[in-house]
Amino acid sequence: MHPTAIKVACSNCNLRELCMPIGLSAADLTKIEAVVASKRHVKRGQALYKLGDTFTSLYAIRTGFFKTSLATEDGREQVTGFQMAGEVMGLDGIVSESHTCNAFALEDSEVCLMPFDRIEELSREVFALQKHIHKILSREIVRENGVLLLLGSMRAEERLAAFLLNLVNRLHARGFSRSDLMLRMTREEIGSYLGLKLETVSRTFSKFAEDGILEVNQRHVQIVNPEGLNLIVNKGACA
Amino acid sequence: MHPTAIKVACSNCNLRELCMPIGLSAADLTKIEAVVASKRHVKRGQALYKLGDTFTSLYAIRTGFFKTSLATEDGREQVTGFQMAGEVMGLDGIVSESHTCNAFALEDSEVCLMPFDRIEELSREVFALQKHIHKILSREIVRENGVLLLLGSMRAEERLAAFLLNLVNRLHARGFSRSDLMLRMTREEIGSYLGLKLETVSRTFSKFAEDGILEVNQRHVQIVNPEGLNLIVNKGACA
DNA sequence: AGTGTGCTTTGACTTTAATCAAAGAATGTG
DNA sequence: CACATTCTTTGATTAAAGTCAAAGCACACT
Repeated sequence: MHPTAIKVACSNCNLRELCMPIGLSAADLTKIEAVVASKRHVKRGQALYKLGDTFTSLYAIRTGFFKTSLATEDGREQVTGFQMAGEVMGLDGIVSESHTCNAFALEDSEVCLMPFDRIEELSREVFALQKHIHKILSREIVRENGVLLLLGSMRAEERLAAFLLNLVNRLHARGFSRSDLMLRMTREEIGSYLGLKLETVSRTFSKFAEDGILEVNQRHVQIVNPEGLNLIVNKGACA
Repeated sequence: MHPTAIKVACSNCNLRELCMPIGLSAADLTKIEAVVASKRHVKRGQALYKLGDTFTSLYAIRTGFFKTSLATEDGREQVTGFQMAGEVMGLDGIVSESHTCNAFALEDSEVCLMPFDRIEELSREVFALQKHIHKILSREIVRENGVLLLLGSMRAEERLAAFLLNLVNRLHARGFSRSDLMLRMTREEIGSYLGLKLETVSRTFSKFAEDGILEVNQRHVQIVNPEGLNLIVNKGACA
């Protein structure tokens, strides 16, 4: 199950602010480090966990990129999210003690294991950790609310524009460019996430390129006119 | 803010299994009762909370029916869920300490107030409560995953069928009929939730009625052929 | 009981995105 | 390097849901 479980040190991890509470005492941080004791490598295309797997642990992404997905009874896939460094995965497993979606690495990745029973134990003691867990869970609820809004009320162009802005904002928070973007997922995966077919995603990319909003070379996307993207999201497709 | 805050007693509430941990000791139950000390009435059409309101409390629905919704910048509404007795509302507010959606009563309702700081305090002490809070949060994430699947990959008939089955199942768990259903929301609200226009919802109801799957009289819906609904959800619209 | 309002249904037509199909990159493999 | 595979783009056509419009119901209010 954990082919490579390696020691971890949150205290010198540059993602600490993203996946850990801020302003911890040194003593508390040491306690948390004891819980987040190991990490695991996941190769591109491999599953971190799959629907039905027993839930034991949350995962903080240290490096890499993931998608989560579920499937209808008749085999259609629905991508429910894309996750990057500093984000926490596995929250879906808490309620039933088994995972209710799949998590696949879209590039070679590394995650920190946070065994959930230990987390619960420690969060009774370290208030900041308790609060942090609650916020992570609530944040995921709010994130999904946003996706519902996107899927329920936006047209194709708005969806893709919102998706790109969201992605680039999250990357920017991690020190990457605000305009230059290497997609880790296929057009089909984007389409699944956005409730569109891959052809529609491709056409919409082409349209944005024609309109001078993007430059698109396969998975390399440059945002030439970010304000244009914003306008598309906020006021419907009046580009 | 709380026009009618009335004493509550979980110990003799018949919804206890729905909104409280099971198998509590009498002592723990007394402690929880002290936290869930009051309730509040919300009239039909009134907001329980609105986007931007300070988050202080979770709400357990005692009687009644709610919708939660958010709005795009250009004024479109997106209904993100319908909530009924025994369900817990307000989870969206934890992360930013202010609510990120609106909650409106669709009929005269009564909610139990669960001040969140007191809940956090007590859940450090009562393990079952801690676990329960985690599960409630995770359950909401899983629920929203299901809605993403619905919005992202189903056609109109599948969406409405899945919606009706979900609603009737939840009502059945509360002792109501498995086949007879009084809708508390308009066609427009259903449409918003399902990512469809109200006309499409209405037409789909009519189609189901023609096909002998439902009997529809305004908001009174009878499920004549539940297996038919199941087939529509699971195998696409091959009615 | 009568009237007004909001909700629902249905029809005709338009728009949007899906589908089907084929060709063109990019990537990895023997 | 040639080949297979996978992914992407683009075009032509179809299907699905949206839009606009009008009429019918049901309920609340006076």
